[in-house]
Amino acid sequence: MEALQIYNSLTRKKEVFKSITPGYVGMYVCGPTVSGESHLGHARPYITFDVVNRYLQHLGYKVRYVRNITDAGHFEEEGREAEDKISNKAFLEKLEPMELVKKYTDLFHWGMKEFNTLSPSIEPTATGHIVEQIEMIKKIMADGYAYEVDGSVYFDVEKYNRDFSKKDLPYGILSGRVLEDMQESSRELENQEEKRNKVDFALWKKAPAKHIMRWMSPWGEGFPGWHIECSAMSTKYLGKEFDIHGGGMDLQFPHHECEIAQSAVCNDKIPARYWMHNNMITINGRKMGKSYNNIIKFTELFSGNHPMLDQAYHPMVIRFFILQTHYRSTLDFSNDALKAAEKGLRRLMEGFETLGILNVESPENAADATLDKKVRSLITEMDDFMNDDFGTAKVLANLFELVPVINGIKDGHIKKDAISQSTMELFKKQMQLYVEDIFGLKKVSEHAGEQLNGVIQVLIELRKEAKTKKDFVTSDRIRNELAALGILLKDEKGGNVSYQFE
RNA sequence: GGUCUUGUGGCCGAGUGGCUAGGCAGAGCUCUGCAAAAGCUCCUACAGCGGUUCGAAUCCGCUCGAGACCUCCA
Repeated sequence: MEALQIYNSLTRKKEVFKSITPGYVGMYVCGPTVSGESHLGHARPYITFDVVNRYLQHLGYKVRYVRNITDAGHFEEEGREAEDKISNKAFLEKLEPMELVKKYTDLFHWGMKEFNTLSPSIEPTATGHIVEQIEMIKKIMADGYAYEVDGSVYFDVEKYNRDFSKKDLPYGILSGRVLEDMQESSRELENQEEKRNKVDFALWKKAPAKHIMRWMSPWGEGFPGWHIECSAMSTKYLGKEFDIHGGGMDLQFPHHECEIAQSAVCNDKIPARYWMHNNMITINGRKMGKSYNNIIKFTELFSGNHPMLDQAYHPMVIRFFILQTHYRSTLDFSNDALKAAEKGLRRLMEGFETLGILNVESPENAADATLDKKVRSLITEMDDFMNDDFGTAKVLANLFELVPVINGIKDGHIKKDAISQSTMELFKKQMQLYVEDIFGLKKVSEHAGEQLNGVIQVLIELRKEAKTKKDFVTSDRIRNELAALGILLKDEKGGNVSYQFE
Protein backbone atom coordinates (compact mmCIF):
# COMPACT_ATOMS: atom_id res chain seq x y z
CA MET A 1 0.00 0.00 0.00
CA GLU A 2 1.30 3.38 -0.93
CA ALA A 3 1.49 6.26 1.50
CA LEU A 4 -1.27 8.86 1.67
CA GLN A 5 -0.79 11.69 -0.75
CA ILE A 6 -2.64 14.96 -0.50
CA TYR A 7 -2.92 17.66 -3.12
CA ASN A 8 -1.53 20.73 -1.44
CA SER A 9 -2.97 23.97 -2.78
CA LEU A 10 0.07 25.74 -1.44
CA THR A 11 2.54 23.87 -3.61
CA ARG A 12 0.05 22.92 -6.31
CA LYS A 13 1.03 19.32 -6.30
CA LYS A 14 0.36 16.06 -4.56
CA GLU A 15 2.61 15.44 -1.61
CA VAL A 16 3.13 12.49 0.65
CA PHE A 17 1.37 13.25 3.90
CA LYS A 18 3.59 13.36 6.93
CA SER A 19 2.19 14.65 10.16
CA ILE A 20 4.22 16.99 12.32
CA THR A 21 3.82 14.82 15.39
CA PRO A 22 3.87 11.15 14.47
CA GLY A 23 0.53 9.55 15.15
CA TYR A 24 -1.31 12.85 15.52
CA VAL A 25 -3.01 15.16 13.04
CA GLY A 26 -4.19 18.69 13.60
CA MET A 27 -6.80 19.78 11.10
CA TYR A 28 -8.60 23.09 10.89
CA VAL A 29 -11.59 23.54 8.61
CA CYS A 30 -13.35 26.84 8.08
CA GLY A 31 -16.85 26.48 9.41
CA PRO A 32 -20.09 28.21 8.58
CA THR A 33 -21.17 31.77 9.15
CA VAL A 34 -24.33 31.30 11.13
CA SER A 35 -26.16 34.36 9.93
CA GLY A 36 -28.49 32.26 7.80
CA GLU A 37 -29.55 28.76 6.96
CA SER A 38 -26.96 26.42 5.53
CA HIS A 39 -27.41 25.29 1.96
CA LEU A 40 -26.32 22.47 -0.34
CA GLY A 41 -23.07 24.25 -1.12
CA HIS A 42 -22.11 24.05 2.53
CA ALA A 43 -22.62 20.32 2.56
CA ARG A 44 -19.62 19.73 0.38
CA PRO A 45 -16.69 20.83 2.52
CA TYR A 46 -18.13 19.33 5.68
CA ILE A 47 -18.81 15.98 4.07
CA THR A 48 -15.46 16.06 2.27
CA PHE A 49 -13.52 16.79 5.43
CA ASP A 50 -15.63 14.38 7.41
CA VAL A 51 -14.31 11.65 5.14
CA VAL A 52 -10.79 13.03 5.47
CA ASN A 53 -11.19 12.96 9.23
CA ARG A 54 -12.57 9.42 9.21
CA TYR A 55 -9.88 8.20 6.87
CA LEU A 56 -7.05 9.69 8.89
CA GLN A 57 -8.47 8.02 11.97
CA HIS A 58 -8.66 4.77 10.07
CA LEU A 59 -4.99 5.15 9.23
CA GLY A 60 -4.37 5.24 12.94
CA TYR A 61 -3.95 8.94 13.53
CA LYS A 62 -5.41 10.64 16.51
CA VAL A 63 -7.07 13.60 14.85
CA ARG A 64 -7.85 16.89 16.47
CA TYR A 65 -10.40 18.32 14.10
CA VAL A 66 -11.21 21.96 14.73
CA ARG A 67 -14.04 23.61 12.89
CA ASN A 68 -15.12 27.09 13.84
CA ILE A 69 -18.49 28.74 13.99
CA THR A 70 -18.40 32.28 12.67
CA ASP A 71 -20.93 34.05 14.79
CA ALA A 72 -19.32 37.42 15.16
CA GLY A 73 -20.65 39.00 12.01
CA HIS A 74 -18.09 40.83 10.00
CA PHE A 75 -18.54 43.70 7.67
CA GLU A 76 -20.83 42.77 4.86
CA GLU A 77 -19.32 44.62 1.96
CA GLU A 78 -16.25 46.55 2.66
CA GLY A 79 -16.66 48.92 -0.19
CA ARG A 80 -20.07 50.11 0.85
CA GLU A 81 -21.26 50.65 4.31
CA ALA A 82 -19.38 48.61 6.83
CA GLU A 83 -22.06 46.74 8.65
CA ASP A 84 -22.50 43.66 10.68
CA LYS A 85 -24.63 41.29 8.71
CA ILE A 86 -25.71 39.34 11.73
CA SER A 87 -26.95 42.33 13.65
CA ASN A 88 -28.53 43.68 10.53
CA LYS A 89 -30.57 40.59 9.91
CA ALA A 90 -31.47 40.46 13.59
CA PHE A 91 -33.20 43.75 13.23
CA LEU A 92 -35.25 42.38 10.39
CA GLU A 93 -36.21 39.26 12.22
CA LYS A 94 -36.56 41.05 15.52
CA LEU A 95 -34.28 38.64 17.24
CA GLU A 96 -31.35 39.25 19.48
CA PRO A 97 -28.15 38.63 17.53
CA MET A 98 -27.17 35.75 19.77
CA GLU A 99 -30.64 34.32 19.43
CA LEU A 100 -30.27 34.35 15.67
CA VAL A 101 -26.82 32.82 15.87
CA LYS A 102 -28.12 30.07 18.13
CA LYS A 103 -30.97 29.29 15.79
CA TYR A 104 -28.76 28.89 12.75
CA THR A 105 -26.06 27.08 14.68
CA ASP A 106 -28.62 24.55 15.80
CA LEU A 107 -29.91 24.18 12.26
CA PHE A 108 -26.39 23.67 11.01
CA HIS A 109 -25.74 21.00 13.61
CA TRP A 110 -28.97 19.32 12.71
CA GLY A 111 -27.92 19.23 9.07
CA MET A 112 -24.49 17.84 9.93
CA LYS A 113 -26.13 15.07 11.92
CA GLU A 114 -28.47 14.28 9.05
CA PHE A 115 -25.43 13.95 6.80
CA ASN A 116 -23.93 11.61 9.37
CA THR A 117 -20.79 13.67 9.83
CA LEU A 118 -18.73 13.14 12.95
CA SER A 119 -18.56 16.12 15.27
CA PRO A 120 -15.32 18.02 15.23
CA SER A 121 -13.15 17.67 18.31
CA ILE A 122 -13.42 21.37 19.02
CA GLU A 123 -15.91 23.81 17.59
CA PRO A 124 -14.81 27.24 18.71
CA THR A 125 -16.90 30.33 18.17
CA ALA A 126 -15.57 33.69 17.11
CA THR A 127 -17.49 35.48 19.85
CA GLY A 128 -15.89 33.22 22.41
CA HIS A 129 -12.42 34.22 21.29
CA ILE A 130 -12.51 37.98 21.12
CA VAL A 131 -9.71 38.22 23.65
CA GLU A 132 -7.42 35.95 21.64
CA GLN A 133 -8.15 37.92 18.51
CA ILE A 134 -7.38 41.22 20.20
CA GLU A 135 -4.12 39.81 21.52
CA MET A 136 -3.14 38.71 18.06
CA ILE A 137 -3.94 42.09 16.58
CA LYS A 138 -1.86 43.77 19.30
CA LYS A 139 1.07 41.58 18.37
CA ILE A 140 0.73 42.41 14.69
CA MET A 141 0.61 46.11 15.52
CA ALA A 142 3.59 45.84 17.84
CA ASP A 143 5.57 44.29 15.03
CA GLY A 144 4.63 47.17 12.80
CA TYR A 145 2.40 45.35 10.32
CA ALA A 146 -0.85 47.02 11.25
CA TYR A 147 -2.01 50.56 11.80
CA GLU A 148 -4.95 52.13 13.51
CA VAL A 149 -7.25 54.66 11.91
CA ASP A 150 -10.14 56.05 13.88
CA GLY A 151 -10.90 52.95 15.91
CA SER A 152 -10.23 50.47 13.14
CA VAL A 153 -7.07 48.47 12.58
CA TYR A 154 -5.77 47.45 9.17
CA PHE A 155 -3.11 45.02 8.10
CA ASP A 156 -0.33 46.65 6.10
CA VAL A 157 -0.11 44.25 3.19
CA GLU A 158 2.54 46.13 1.29
CA LYS A 159 4.95 46.27 4.18
CA TYR A 160 4.30 42.66 5.00
CA ASN A 161 4.98 41.67 1.43
CA ARG A 162 8.17 43.68 1.31
CA ASP A 163 9.61 42.14 4.46
CA PHE A 164 8.26 38.64 4.23
CA SER A 165 9.12 38.12 0.59
CA LYS A 166 12.68 37.91 1.85
CA LYS A 167 11.61 34.99 4.00
CA ASP A 168 9.89 33.36 1.02
CA LEU A 169 6.51 34.26 2.43
CA PRO A 170 5.20 36.85 -0.01
CA TYR A 171 1.59 37.94 0.14
CA GLY A 172 -0.08 35.78 -2.48
CA ILE A 173 1.92 32.66 -1.76
CA LEU A 174 -1.19 30.52 -1.49
CA SER A 175 -3.32 31.90 -4.28
CA GLY A 176 -0.47 32.58 -6.66
CA ARG A 177 -1.26 36.25 -6.87
CA VAL A 178 1.33 38.93 -7.32
CA LEU A 179 0.77 41.97 -5.17
CA GLU A 180 1.76 44.47 -7.82
CA ASP A 181 -0.75 43.01 -10.27
CA MET A 182 -3.47 43.14 -7.67
CA GLN A 183 -2.85 46.75 -6.89
CA GLU A 184 -3.32 47.58 -10.52
CA SER A 185 -6.26 45.37 -11.20
CA SER A 186 -8.25 45.35 -8.01
CA ARG A 187 -11.43 47.27 -8.33
CA GLU A 188 -11.91 50.76 -7.04
CA LEU A 189 -14.07 50.55 -3.96
CA GLU A 190 -15.68 53.33 -2.01
CA ASN A 191 -15.06 54.23 1.60
CA GLN A 192 -11.55 52.98 1.52
CA GLU A 193 -9.94 56.27 2.39
CA GLU A 194 -9.08 54.90 5.84
CA LYS A 195 -6.75 52.34 4.36
CA ARG A 196 -3.30 53.27 3.29
CA ASN A 197 -3.53 50.82 0.47
CA LYS A 198 -6.54 49.23 -1.12
CA VAL A 199 -5.15 45.73 -0.66
CA ASP A 200 -4.96 46.18 3.10
CA PHE A 201 -7.54 44.29 5.08
CA ALA A 202 -9.26 44.94 8.39
CA LEU A 203 -8.17 43.29 11.60
CA TRP A 204 -10.58 45.24 13.74
CA LYS A 205 -13.46 47.44 12.75
CA LYS A 206 -14.96 50.25 14.72
CA ALA A 207 -18.61 49.54 15.39
CA PRO A 208 -21.04 52.09 14.05
CA ALA A 209 -23.59 53.43 16.51
CA LYS A 210 -26.40 51.08 15.50
CA HIS A 211 -24.18 48.04 15.58
CA ILE A 212 -25.33 45.66 18.29
CA MET A 213 -22.47 43.20 18.30
CA ARG A 214 -19.56 45.08 19.79
CA TRP A 215 -16.68 44.44 22.10
CA MET A 216 -14.31 46.68 23.96
CA SER A 217 -10.80 46.80 22.59
CA PRO A 218 -7.72 48.98 22.94
CA TRP A 219 -9.04 50.84 19.89
CA GLY A 220 -12.54 51.40 21.15
CA GLU A 221 -15.73 49.46 20.70
CA GLY A 222 -15.80 47.34 17.64
CA PHE A 223 -15.69 43.87 16.21
CA PRO A 224 -12.99 41.64 14.75
CA GLY A 225 -12.07 41.61 11.10
CA TRP A 226 -12.96 38.85 8.74
CA HIS A 227 -9.83 36.73 8.85
CA ILE A 228 -8.44 37.02 12.33
CA GLU A 229 -10.71 34.53 14.07
CA CYS A 230 -9.36 31.55 12.17
CA SER A 231 -5.77 32.58 12.84
CA ALA A 232 -6.42 33.11 16.53
CA MET A 233 -8.41 29.95 17.08
CA SER A 234 -6.26 27.63 15.00
CA THR A 235 -3.19 28.85 16.84
CA LYS A 236 -4.88 28.39 20.18
CA TYR A 237 -6.06 24.84 19.60
CA LEU A 238 -3.62 23.45 17.08
CA GLY A 239 -0.48 25.45 17.69
CA LYS A 240 1.62 27.72 15.55
CA GLU A 241 1.97 25.09 12.90
CA PHE A 242 -0.46 22.28 12.27
CA ASP A 243 -1.04 19.70 9.58
CA ILE A 244 -4.10 20.39 7.47
CA HIS A 245 -6.11 23.49 6.78
CA GLY A 246 -9.24 22.95 4.77
CA GLY A 247 -12.10 24.86 3.28
CA GLY A 248 -13.88 25.77 0.09
CA MET A 249 -11.95 26.98 -2.91
CA ASP A 250 -13.61 30.34 -2.66
CA LEU A 251 -11.84 30.90 0.63
CA GLN A 252 -8.38 30.50 -0.82
CA PHE A 253 -8.28 34.17 -1.59
CA PRO A 254 -8.42 36.39 0.28
CA HIS A 255 -9.40 34.54 3.46
CA HIS A 256 -6.66 31.94 3.68
CA GLU A 257 -4.11 34.22 2.14
CA CYS A 258 -4.75 36.74 4.90
CA GLU A 259 -4.65 34.04 7.54
CA ILE A 260 -1.20 33.11 6.35
CA ALA A 261 -0.04 36.71 6.53
CA GLN A 262 -1.41 37.17 10.04
CA SER A 263 0.09 33.96 11.30
CA ALA A 264 3.38 34.60 9.58
CA VAL A 265 3.74 37.86 11.48
CA CYS A 266 2.77 36.32 14.81
CA ASN A 267 4.32 32.90 14.52
CA ASP A 268 6.83 33.38 11.76
CA LYS A 269 5.49 30.55 9.68
CA ILE A 270 2.66 29.43 7.47
CA PRO A 271 0.12 28.01 9.90
CA ALA A 272 -0.58 24.77 8.07
CA ARG A 273 1.51 22.40 6.03
CA TYR A 274 -1.18 21.04 3.78
CA TRP A 275 -3.89 23.28 2.38
CA MET A 276 -6.88 21.47 0.99
CA HIS A 277 -9.61 23.18 -0.97
CA ASN A 278 -12.77 21.52 -2.12
CA ASN A 279 -14.41 22.70 -5.31
CA MET A 280 -17.87 24.21 -5.59
CA ILE A 281 -21.27 22.73 -6.17
CA THR A 282 -22.76 24.31 -9.24
CA ILE A 283 -26.31 24.53 -10.41
CA ASN A 284 -26.87 24.93 -14.13
CA GLY A 285 -23.14 25.36 -14.42
CA ARG A 286 -23.02 28.25 -12.00
CA LYS A 287 -21.68 28.23 -8.48
CA MET A 288 -24.33 27.85 -5.84
CA GLY A 289 -24.06 30.89 -3.66
CA LYS A 290 -25.91 33.63 -1.95
CA SER A 291 -24.85 36.23 -4.49
CA TYR A 292 -26.26 34.18 -7.35
CA ASN A 293 -29.56 33.64 -5.64
CA ASN A 294 -29.54 29.98 -6.51
CA ILE A 295 -29.14 28.28 -3.19
CA ILE A 296 -31.09 25.30 -1.95
CA LYS A 297 -31.19 25.09 1.82
CA PHE A 298 -30.88 21.85 3.77
CA THR A 299 -34.49 22.01 4.88
CA GLU A 300 -35.65 22.51 1.29
CA LEU A 301 -33.43 19.73 0.04
CA PHE A 302 -34.69 17.18 2.54
CA SER A 303 -38.33 18.16 2.05
CA GLY A 304 -38.32 18.76 -1.69
CA ASN A 305 -39.92 22.09 -1.02
CA HIS A 306 -38.13 24.22 -3.60
CA PRO A 307 -39.09 25.21 -7.14
CA MET A 308 -35.98 23.60 -8.57
CA LEU A 309 -36.54 20.26 -6.89
CA ASP A 310 -38.62 17.47 -8.39
CA GLN A 311 -38.68 15.62 -5.11
CA ALA A 312 -37.16 15.39 -1.65
CA TYR A 313 -33.67 13.99 -1.35
CA HIS A 314 -32.46 12.07 1.64
CA PRO A 315 -29.30 13.42 3.28
CA MET A 316 -27.55 10.13 2.54
CA VAL A 317 -28.28 10.60 -1.16
CA ILE A 318 -26.58 13.98 -0.97
CA ARG A 319 -23.65 12.49 0.86
CA PHE A 320 -23.30 9.72 -1.70
CA PHE A 321 -23.73 12.19 -4.54
CA ILE A 322 -20.87 14.28 -3.20
CA LEU A 323 -18.57 11.29 -2.71
CA GLN A 324 -19.17 10.14 -6.28
CA THR A 325 -17.08 13.06 -7.46
CA HIS A 326 -13.54 13.91 -6.55
CA TYR A 327 -13.51 16.77 -4.07
CA ARG A 328 -11.42 19.03 -6.29
CA SER A 329 -13.84 18.86 -9.23
CA THR A 330 -16.94 20.95 -9.54
CA LEU A 331 -20.11 19.02 -8.98
CA ASP A 332 -23.15 20.00 -10.94
CA PHE A 333 -26.47 19.71 -9.24
CA SER A 334 -29.47 18.41 -11.14
CA ASN A 335 -32.53 16.39 -10.31
CA ASP A 336 -31.46 13.70 -12.76
CA ALA A 337 -28.06 13.38 -11.14
CA LEU A 338 -29.55 13.15 -7.66
CA LYS A 339 -32.15 10.61 -8.74
CA ALA A 340 -29.39 8.50 -10.25
CA ALA A 341 -27.48 8.81 -6.99
CA GLU A 342 -30.54 7.74 -5.06
CA LYS A 343 -30.87 4.54 -7.04
CA GLY A 344 -27.18 3.84 -7.00
CA LEU A 345 -26.99 4.28 -3.26
CA ARG A 346 -29.88 1.93 -2.73
CA ARG A 347 -28.24 -0.75 -4.81
CA LEU A 348 -24.95 -0.35 -3.00
CA MET A 349 -26.52 -0.45 0.43
CA GLU A 350 -28.58 -3.52 -0.40
CA GLY A 351 -25.48 -5.26 -1.60
CA PHE A 352 -23.67 -4.26 1.56
CA GLU A 353 -26.50 -5.51 3.71
CA THR A 354 -26.68 -8.76 1.80
CA LEU A 355 -22.98 -9.38 2.27
CA GLY A 356 -23.44 -9.14 6.00
CA ILE A 357 -25.99 -11.93 6.09
CA LEU A 358 -24.50 -14.04 3.34
CA ASN A 359 -24.36 -17.69 4.21
CA VAL A 360 -21.16 -18.99 2.69
CA GLU A 361 -18.96 -21.96 3.27
CA SER A 362 -15.65 -20.44 2.46
CA PRO A 363 -12.92 -22.99 1.94
CA GLU A 364 -9.23 -22.57 2.54
CA ASN A 365 -8.62 -22.37 -1.15
CA ALA A 366 -10.92 -20.63 -3.54
CA ALA A 367 -12.75 -22.82 -6.01
CA ASP A 368 -12.76 -19.95 -8.46
CA ALA A 369 -9.27 -18.55 -8.30
CA THR A 370 -9.92 -15.93 -10.96
CA LEU A 371 -12.87 -14.49 -9.13
CA ASP A 372 -11.05 -14.66 -5.84
CA LYS A 373 -8.19 -12.72 -7.30
CA LYS A 374 -10.48 -10.17 -8.85
CA VAL A 375 -12.28 -9.56 -5.58
CA ARG A 376 -9.02 -9.23 -3.75
CA SER A 377 -7.66 -6.76 -6.22
CA LEU A 378 -10.83 -4.65 -6.20
CA ILE A 379 -10.63 -4.52 -2.43
CA THR A 380 -6.98 -3.68 -2.10
CA GLU A 381 -7.19 -1.04 -4.80
CA MET A 382 -9.56 0.93 -2.62
CA ASP A 383 -6.81 1.81 -0.19
CA ASP A 384 -4.62 3.01 -3.03
CA PHE A 385 -7.43 5.17 -4.39
CA MET A 386 -7.98 6.77 -1.02
CA ASN A 387 -4.29 7.32 -0.57
CA ASP A 388 -4.23 9.11 -3.88
CA ASP A 389 -5.73 12.36 -2.60
CA PHE A 390 -8.94 10.78 -1.36
CA GLY A 391 -10.26 9.20 -4.54
CA THR A 392 -13.70 8.44 -3.17
CA ALA A 393 -15.25 8.22 -6.65
CA LYS A 394 -12.93 5.40 -7.64
CA VAL A 395 -13.52 3.55 -4.42
CA LEU A 396 -17.25 3.71 -5.07
CA ALA A 397 -16.71 2.36 -8.58
CA ASN A 398 -14.95 -0.65 -7.09
CA LEU A 399 -17.65 -1.12 -4.49
CA PHE A 400 -20.17 -1.21 -7.30
CA GLU A 401 -18.16 -3.83 -9.11
CA LEU A 402 -18.33 -5.99 -6.02
CA VAL A 403 -22.11 -5.76 -5.75
CA PRO A 404 -22.77 -8.29 -8.56
CA VAL A 405 -20.43 -10.71 -6.81
CA ILE A 406 -22.45 -10.44 -3.63
CA ASN A 407 -25.75 -10.82 -5.45
CA GLY A 408 -24.33 -13.66 -7.49
CA ILE A 409 -23.42 -15.61 -4.38
CA LYS A 410 -26.83 -14.88 -2.93
CA ASP A 411 -28.58 -16.00 -6.10
CA GLY A 412 -26.48 -19.08 -6.24
CA HIS A 413 -24.95 -18.68 -9.64
CA ILE A 414 -21.65 -18.03 -7.95
CA LYS A 415 -20.86 -21.04 -5.85
CA LYS A 416 -20.54 -20.71 -2.13
CA ASP A 417 -17.00 -22.02 -2.20
CA ALA A 418 -15.88 -19.79 -5.04
CA ILE A 419 -14.07 -17.40 -2.74
CA SER A 420 -11.57 -18.39 -0.10
CA GLN A 421 -12.20 -17.80 3.53
CA SER A 422 -9.45 -15.23 3.91
CA THR A 423 -10.71 -13.27 0.91
CA MET A 424 -14.25 -13.43 2.21
CA GLU A 425 -13.18 -12.10 5.56
CA LEU A 426 -11.26 -9.29 3.94
CA PHE A 427 -14.22 -8.61 1.69
CA LYS A 428 -16.61 -8.20 4.59
CA LYS A 429 -14.14 -6.20 6.60
CA GLN A 430 -13.35 -3.75 3.83
CA MET A 431 -16.98 -3.29 2.79
CA GLN A 432 -17.83 -2.42 6.36
CA LEU A 433 -14.82 -0.16 6.57
CA TYR A 434 -15.52 1.82 3.44
CA VAL A 435 -19.28 1.93 3.29
CA GLU A 436 -20.00 2.74 6.90
CA ASP A 437 -16.83 3.67 8.72
CA ILE A 438 -15.08 5.86 6.19
CA PHE A 439 -17.79 6.99 3.81
CA GLY A 440 -20.32 7.19 6.60
CA LEU A 441 -23.14 5.86 4.47
CA LYS A 442 -26.32 4.52 5.99
CA LYS A 443 -29.28 2.79 4.46
CA VAL A 444 -31.89 5.28 3.41
CA SER A 445 -35.10 3.39 3.94
CA GLU A 446 -35.92 2.85 7.53
CA HIS A 447 -36.46 -0.56 8.84
CA ALA A 448 -39.94 -1.53 9.87
CA GLY A 449 -40.54 -1.82 13.55
CA GLU A 450 -41.03 -5.23 15.08
CA GLN A 451 -44.78 -5.11 14.66
CA LEU A 452 -44.91 -3.87 11.10
CA ASN A 453 -42.26 -6.35 10.11
CA GLY A 454 -44.37 -9.09 11.63
CA VAL A 455 -47.42 -7.94 9.71
CA ILE A 456 -45.50 -7.89 6.44
CA GLN A 457 -44.12 -11.36 7.11
CA VAL A 458 -47.66 -12.64 7.62
CA LEU A 459 -48.68 -11.20 4.28
CA ILE A 460 -45.61 -12.67 2.64
CA GLU A 461 -46.55 -16.11 4.01
CA LEU A 462 -50.13 -15.75 2.80
CA ARG A 463 -48.89 -14.79 -0.61
CA LYS A 464 -46.55 -17.76 -0.74
CA GLU A 465 -49.42 -20.07 0.08
CA ALA A 466 -51.58 -18.46 -2.58
CA LYS A 467 -48.82 -18.91 -5.10
CA THR A 468 -48.42 -22.55 -4.20
CA LYS A 469 -52.12 -23.00 -4.92
CA LYS A 470 -51.69 -21.01 -8.14
CA ASP A 471 -54.12 -18.50 -6.77
CA PHE A 472 -52.43 -15.61 -8.56
CA VAL A 473 -55.35 -13.29 -8.06
CA THR A 474 -54.73 -13.32 -4.33
CA SER A 475 -50.95 -13.28 -4.59
CA ASP A 476 -50.98 -10.35 -6.99
CA ARG A 477 -53.47 -8.52 -4.86
CA ILE A 478 -51.19 -8.74 -1.83
CA ARG A 479 -48.24 -7.60 -3.88
CA ASN A 480 -50.07 -4.76 -5.59
CA GLU A 481 -51.76 -3.42 -2.53
CA LEU A 482 -48.54 -3.43 -0.57
CA ALA A 483 -46.87 -1.72 -3.50
CA ALA A 484 -49.53 0.96 -3.41
CA LEU A 485 -48.54 1.55 0.20
CA GLY A 486 -44.92 1.87 -0.85
CA ILE A 487 -43.83 -1.58 0.26
CA LEU A 488 -42.12 -3.43 -2.53
CA LEU A 489 -41.97 -7.22 -2.41
CA LYS A 490 -39.08 -8.86 -4.13
CA ASP A 491 -39.10 -12.53 -4.98
CA GLU A 492 -35.62 -13.87 -4.77
CA LYS A 493 -34.05 -16.83 -6.46
CA GLY A 494 -34.21 -19.33 -3.65
CA GLY A 495 -37.88 -18.64 -2.95
CA ASN A 496 -37.12 -16.06 -0.32
CA VAL A 497 -39.04 -12.82 -0.34
CA SER A 498 -37.60 -9.55 0.83
CA TYR A 499 -39.21 -6.16 0.91
CA GLN A 500 -38.20 -2.55 0.76
CA PHE A 501 -39.88 0.74 1.45
CA GLU A 502 -40.05 3.18 -1.37
C1' G B 1 -9.07 43.78 -17.50
C1' G B 2 -5.78 40.36 -14.28
C1' U B 3 -5.04 35.25 -12.23
C1' C B 4 -6.59 30.34 -12.71
C1' U B 5 -9.61 26.08 -13.80
C1' U B 6 -12.32 23.39 -17.24
C1' G B 7 -14.88 21.17 -21.91
C1' U B 8 -15.54 13.04 -21.62
C1' G B 9 -21.02 8.56 -24.58
C1' G B 10 -28.69 10.21 -23.56
C1' C B 11 -27.55 12.21 -18.23
C1' C B 12 -23.91 12.36 -13.89
C1' G B 13 -19.12 11.55 -13.52
C1' A B 14 -13.47 8.53 -12.90
C1' G B 15 -9.34 8.94 -15.66
C1' U B 16 -1.53 8.81 -13.63
C1' G B 17 0.55 8.59 -22.75
C1' G B 18 -0.51 2.30 -24.33
C1' C B 19 -4.88 -2.09 -20.97
C1' U B 20 -13.51 -2.16 -20.64
C1' A B 21 -13.78 3.26 -14.72
C1' G B 22 -18.37 3.33 -12.33
C1' G B 23 -23.51 4.98 -11.58
C1' C B 24 -28.33 6.27 -13.84
C1' A B 25 -31.23 5.73 -18.25
C1' G B 26 -31.94 2.50 -22.75
C1' A B 27 -31.80 -2.52 -25.57
C1' G B 28 -31.51 -7.96 -25.56
C1' C B 29 -31.27 -12.47 -22.79
C1' U B 30 -31.66 -15.73 -18.14
C1' C B 31 -34.55 -16.64 -13.91
C1' U B 32 -39.92 -16.19 -13.22
C1' G B 33 -47.28 -17.76 -13.30
C1' C B 34 -46.83 -12.38 -14.36
C1' A B 35 -44.17 -8.13 -12.72
C1' A B 36 -40.30 -6.29 -9.86
C1' A B 37 -35.56 -7.53 -7.98
C1' A B 38 -31.15 -10.04 -9.29
C1' G B 39 -27.60 -11.98 -12.97
C1' C B 40 -25.36 -11.93 -17.99
C1' U B 41 -24.59 -9.15 -22.53
C1' C B 42 -24.77 -4.66 -25.56
C1' C B 43 -24.63 0.79 -26.29
C1' U B 44 -17.07 2.19 -26.32
C1' A B 45 -17.13 8.89 -25.78
C1' C B 46 -13.25 12.20 -24.99
C1' A B 47 -15.15 20.63 -27.97
C1' G B 48 -12.52 21.87 -32.89
C1' C B 49 -7.90 22.29 -35.66
C1' G B 50 -2.79 21.51 -35.74
C1' G B 51 1.78 19.48 -33.39
C1' U B 52 5.11 16.10 -30.30
C1' U B 53 5.19 10.54 -29.99
C1' C B 54 5.72 3.92 -32.28
C1' G B 55 1.20 5.34 -29.56
C1' A B 56 -2.72 11.20 -26.71
C1' A B 57 -8.96 11.85 -23.59
C1' U B 58 -4.14 12.32 -21.13
C1' C B 59 1.70 16.51 -23.30
C1' C B 60 2.28 21.38 -26.46
C1' G B 61 0.05 25.42 -29.56
C1' C B 62 -4.10 27.92 -31.55
C1' U B 63 -9.57 28.54 -32.00
C1' C B 64 -14.33 28.18 -29.76
C1' G B 65 -17.34 27.33 -25.34
C1' A B 66 -18.09 27.17 -19.87
C1' G B 67 -16.80 28.47 -15.00
C1' A B 68 -14.12 30.30 -10.49
C1' C B 69 -11.38 34.07 -7.87
C1' C B 70 -10.01 39.33 -7.87
C1' U B 71 -16.16 41.90 -3.05
C1' C B 72 -19.47 38.45 1.72
C1' C B 73 -19.15 33.39 0.10
C1' A B 74 -18.18 26.39 1.48
